[in-house]
Amino acid sequence: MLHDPAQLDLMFQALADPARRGMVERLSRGPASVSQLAQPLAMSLSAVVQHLNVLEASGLVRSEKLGRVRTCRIEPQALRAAENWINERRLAWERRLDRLGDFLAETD
Amino acid sequence: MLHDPAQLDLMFQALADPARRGMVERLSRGPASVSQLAQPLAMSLSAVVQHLNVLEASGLVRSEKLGRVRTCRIEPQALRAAENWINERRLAWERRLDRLGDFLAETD
DNA sequence: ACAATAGTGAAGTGGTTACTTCAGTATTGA
DNA sequence: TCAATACTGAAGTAACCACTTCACTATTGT
Repeated sequence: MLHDPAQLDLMFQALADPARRGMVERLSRGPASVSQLAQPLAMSLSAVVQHLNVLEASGLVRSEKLGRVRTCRIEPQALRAAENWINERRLAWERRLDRLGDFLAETD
Repeated sequence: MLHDPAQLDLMFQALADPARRGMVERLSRGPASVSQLAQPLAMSLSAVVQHLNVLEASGLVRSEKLGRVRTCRIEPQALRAAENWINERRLAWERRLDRLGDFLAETD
């Protein structure tokens, strides 16, 4: 379970943009070409490719080119890494609240 | 379960910076003052306050001032919202892979 | 009362990000 | 072979981000 800070920077940064989250959302329903990713977005294809580069640099998305079509897909392990980071902090906090509750109950 | 895109932007953006993740990490172990948050960070107090503003705007952190000390704490519901967004996309993808696996197994 | 502590707010700066347009390459179908 | 398709890459730009410094206010301990 990698917690490389630089990698987390890239992943959260990648998810911080609605266009890129839209692309991840689309890819969560199955692989897609660059043009398919671009289709619902109100921006140039060049812009979409730049967003795709951000997603690939973060490790959240992987792609491969066959002929003239680049097919993109989600990398679930990377999603899991981001998810885990948040989850661990939330659980630490909630365990702390539980202990506090126990302590207060005991001292009644 | 709110999925306000603008709120998600703010949360992921907030988590995309290592200083801010450090602050969240610290706060996951219990409430802290601004100076306590600043102590391990190699930057001015002003910079830390600016990071704190980003965290508060995102809803991930809440704070209140008593006397001259501002005490900050984590907002676990906001963490959960970010966590859920990722989780839902990852699960959608993995369910899809499972169905694909079933299909391939059937056509053997 | 005074100094130390704890934070606030504004302005400035250099680097990054999210686009654009335009010009180009490789692949494919007719 | 020719046109359409599917990208790719570079350059430019405006807006934003992560700081800095400096000047300031409010609170507290002696």
